[in-house]
Amino acid sequence: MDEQHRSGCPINLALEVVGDRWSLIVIRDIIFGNRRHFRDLLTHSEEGIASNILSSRLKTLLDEGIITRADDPTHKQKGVYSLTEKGIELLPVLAQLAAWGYKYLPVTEELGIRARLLHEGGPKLWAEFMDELREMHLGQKRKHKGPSVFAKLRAAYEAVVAKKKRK
Amino acid sequence: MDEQHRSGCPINLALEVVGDRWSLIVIRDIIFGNRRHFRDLLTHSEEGIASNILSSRLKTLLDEGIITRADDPTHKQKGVYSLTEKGIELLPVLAQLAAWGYKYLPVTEELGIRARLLHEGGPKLWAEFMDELREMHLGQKRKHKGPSVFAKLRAAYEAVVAKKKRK
DNA sequence: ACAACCAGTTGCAAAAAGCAATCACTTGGA
DNA sequence: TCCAAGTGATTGCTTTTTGCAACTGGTTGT
Repeated sequence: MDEQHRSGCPINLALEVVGDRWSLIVIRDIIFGNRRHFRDLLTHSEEGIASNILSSRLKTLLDEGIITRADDPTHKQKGVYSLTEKGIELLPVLAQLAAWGYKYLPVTEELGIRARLLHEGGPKLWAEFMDELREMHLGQKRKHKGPSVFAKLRAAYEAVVAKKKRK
Repeated sequence: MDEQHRSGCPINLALEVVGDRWSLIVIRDIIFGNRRHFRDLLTHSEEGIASNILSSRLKTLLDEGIITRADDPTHKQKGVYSLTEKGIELLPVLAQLAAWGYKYLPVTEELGIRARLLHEGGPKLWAEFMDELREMHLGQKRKHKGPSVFAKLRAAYEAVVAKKKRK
C-alpha cells in the first residue's frame, strides 16, 4: 500500500496525482460547473464519464486531499464534494492548459469562450476566481468586491449557446 | 484512424493529447535537460521510462506537431528531436504544474529547485526561457540579452547536488 | 405503496503500461 | 577487417488500468 514514487520531481509527482484522462476533468466540472454531487458530475459530464471511474477518481482525490466530502443535510445519501485549498490551487494549471488547448486544438466556440476570458483576464482574474472558490467551498469570506467571475464565465457561455441557437 | 474527440472543451482536448503519465515527462526532459536523442531521453530518465513507451510517446508527440524529428549528421541512425512552437508553449503548463507539485507534494530538494526559481521568476522569466527555447529548437535569434535562464536553472540544480554531496 | 432518485459496486472485455529480450543497423577503434 | 559499443527502435509477454453495462441497496416525494 505504501506507494513508491517514481521520482521526487515536482512535475512527476503532480502527474502521478492528476496525470490521467479524468482527474482534471472532474476538477474542471467542480470548479467551472459547480457540480458538487456524484450524480451531478456523472450525468452532466460533457465527456460521459463512467460511474465506476468517477467513483474511483473521487476516492483518489479525497485521499490526496484535493477534495473533501460532507453529508448533504437535505438527503441522507447525498454527499457534497468541496475543493480544498490544494484543489483550488489547481486553477492556474487548468487555466494554462485551457489556454494552450484553445490556441492549438479544435475547440468548439461555446466551450472555448471560458478559456479565452480566463486567458485574457490573466493571473489577476484567476486570483479573483480562486477567492470566490474559497467562499464557495471553504466558507471563507470573499476579499474582492464586484461582480462574480464565476457568474461572468457562466453568462458568457450561455450567451454563446443562445447565439448559436438563433442561427 | 480519425480519432473521435470526447468533447470540444479545451481542457479535455489538451488532456487527450498530454493527459497521461509520460508525455509531459518527455517534454520536461527535452525542455529542462535539453535531451534531444532517443537514447538520451531513455537512459537519463529520472523515472525510468521503458523504450517501447518512449517510442510510442515520441510518435504521438510528432503526430500532434509538438516535436519534430531531424536526422543527426554525425550519425546516420541518430535522430534529433526538437520542440515546435506548440511544444514550447507547453512551458507555462509545466511551470504551473511544477509550482503546484512543489507546494503540495514531497519534492526532493535538488529536483525542486528549478520549480522554485521558475515560480519566483513568474511569467516574465518563462517568456525569457521560451525565447531561449526558440533559439535552441527553432534556430530563431534570441530577443532578450543577459544570462541564459537555461544555464541558471542548471547551475542552481548542480549547486544543490554539490551541497548535498558535501554533507 | 411505489416510482423516481441517490451513490455507488460488480463482472467482464478491451486497451494501455511495464518489463526483458531482441533486432537491424552504424560507428569507432584495434 | 573485424568486432565491441552505440543507435533507434520492435517483439512477446504479463500486469494494470480503462470502459461499458447491468445491478445493488438505500432514500425521498407523492
